[in-house]
Amino acid sequence: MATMQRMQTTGLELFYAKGYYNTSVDDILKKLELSKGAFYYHFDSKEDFFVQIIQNLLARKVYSSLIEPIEGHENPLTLITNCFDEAMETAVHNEMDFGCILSNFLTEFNGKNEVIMYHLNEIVTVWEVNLISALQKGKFNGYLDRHVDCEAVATFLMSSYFGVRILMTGLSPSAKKYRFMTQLRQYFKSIEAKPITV
Amino acid sequence: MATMQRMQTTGLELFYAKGYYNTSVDDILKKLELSKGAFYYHFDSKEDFFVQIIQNLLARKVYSSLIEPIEGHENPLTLITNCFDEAMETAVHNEMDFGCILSNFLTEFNGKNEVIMYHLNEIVTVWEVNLISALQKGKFNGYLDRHVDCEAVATFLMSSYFGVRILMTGLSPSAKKYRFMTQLRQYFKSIEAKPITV
DNA sequence: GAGTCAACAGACTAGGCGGTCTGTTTAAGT
DNA sequence: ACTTAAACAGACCGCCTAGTCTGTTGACTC
Repeated sequence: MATMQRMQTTGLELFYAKGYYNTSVDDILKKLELSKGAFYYHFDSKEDFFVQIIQNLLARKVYSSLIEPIEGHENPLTLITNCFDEAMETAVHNEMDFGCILSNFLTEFNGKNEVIMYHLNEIVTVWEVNLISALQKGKFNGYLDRHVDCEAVATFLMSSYFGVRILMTGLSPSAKKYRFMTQLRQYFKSIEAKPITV
Repeated sequence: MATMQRMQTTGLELFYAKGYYNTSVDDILKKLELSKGAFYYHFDSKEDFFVQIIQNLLARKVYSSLIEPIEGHENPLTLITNCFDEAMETAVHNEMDFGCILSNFLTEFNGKNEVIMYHLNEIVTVWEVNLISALQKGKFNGYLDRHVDCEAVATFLMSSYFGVRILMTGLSPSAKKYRFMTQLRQYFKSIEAKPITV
C-alpha cells in the first residue's frame, strides 16, 4: 500500500519534470529501486498508472491550491488575487518549476490520448465551476459589478493563469509574476462593483 | 531543395499534432514517401532538423500572425484586439487545433532540451519586444493612459493568449474565444487613455 | 561515353520501450 | 509444519527509434 503511493508520488514528479511520453516505467522504478514485477502487480499499464495519479494526486493538488483558497465568503476578487499570488510564489521559489502541472499535461495529451484527456478535462471543469460560482456569489454580495459575465471572467482568469505559468518558466519568473499581478489587479478594478455616483 | 522544404513543413505538422518526442523520423518520412537516406543527407540529426524548422517556419509564423498585424500606427489596443481575434478565429475554424504552436513547444521542451529552448525563447522575446514597443508607441500617441506599465501589459497579454489557446482545445472553443475577447476588451478599456474630466 | 557528384534508397545496428512471465520471499492462517 | 497468497524480483520478448552505411540513380560535364 505504501509502495503504491511512493510509485504515484515519484511518478508524478518525473512525469511533471520530463513529460509522460519521455519518462519510462524503468525510470520511475530505478529511482524507487523497485522492479517491473512490483509495478505491474499494482497497475495494469502505464496509462492506468497515470490515470490513478491524476485522480489521487493531481486532482487534490489543484483543489488545495486553486479551488479551496477561493471558497470563503469574502470578496472573491481578493481571494483569487491572493490565491494566484500564493500559487505563483510557490512556483518562483521552486528552482525546478516546469509550469502548471495541469496545463502541461493538457498540452501533452491533447489530441493524443482521449482517456487521459477526459480525466484532465474533468479537473479543468471542476476548477471552472468553482471559479464561476465564487464570482457569482461575489456578484450577489455586491463585490462585483452587476453587468459582469462571470463565466467570461472565469475563462479569462484560467487562461491568464495557465499562460503566465508558461512564461514564468523562462527568464526572471519573479518579475513576470509581479507584472502579471499588477495587471490582474488592474483588470479586477474594472469589474468590481462601482460606487454609486452621487 | 524542394525536398528540404517539404520535410520541414510536414515535420512541423506532425510535431505540432503529436509532439516532438512522440513523432519519429520514420513517421515523417512515411508521410512523405522518402527514406532515411534522404533525411540524413539534408539534416545532421532530429534536433538539428527541428531547430531549422523553428527558424524557418515557426519564427515566420509567429511574426506574420502575432507581430506584423500590430505594427501599424493606429491604436495598439485595437490592433492587438483584432490580431488576437483573427488568430483565435483561425484556431476555431481549424478542426485539428492543438493550441498555440509556440506555447506547446515551450511546454514540451522546458527543462528537457536547452538548445531548442534557446531558439524558442528567442521567438518569445521578439514577440514581447514588439508588443512592448507597440504599446509604448500607443502611449506616446495618446491611446494609452500615462500610468500604464507597458512591459506588464505585454506579459499579461502573452500569458492570456497562451492560456486561452490551451482552453480552446477543450470544449466549445468558439464560446471560450468569445468570452475571452469580451474580457480582453474590458481590460483594455481600463488601460486606455482617460478622457479629461471636465 | 567516361567520370562526377548531388540526391536519394533501404538494409542494418545498438539501445530503449511497454509489457509478460516465471520465479522467490515473507508473513499470516490453520 | 503445511498451505496460501500478497508483494515483489528480474530475465525475457517483440517492437520501435535515432542514426549509420553501403549502395543506386540520373543529370551534367568535358
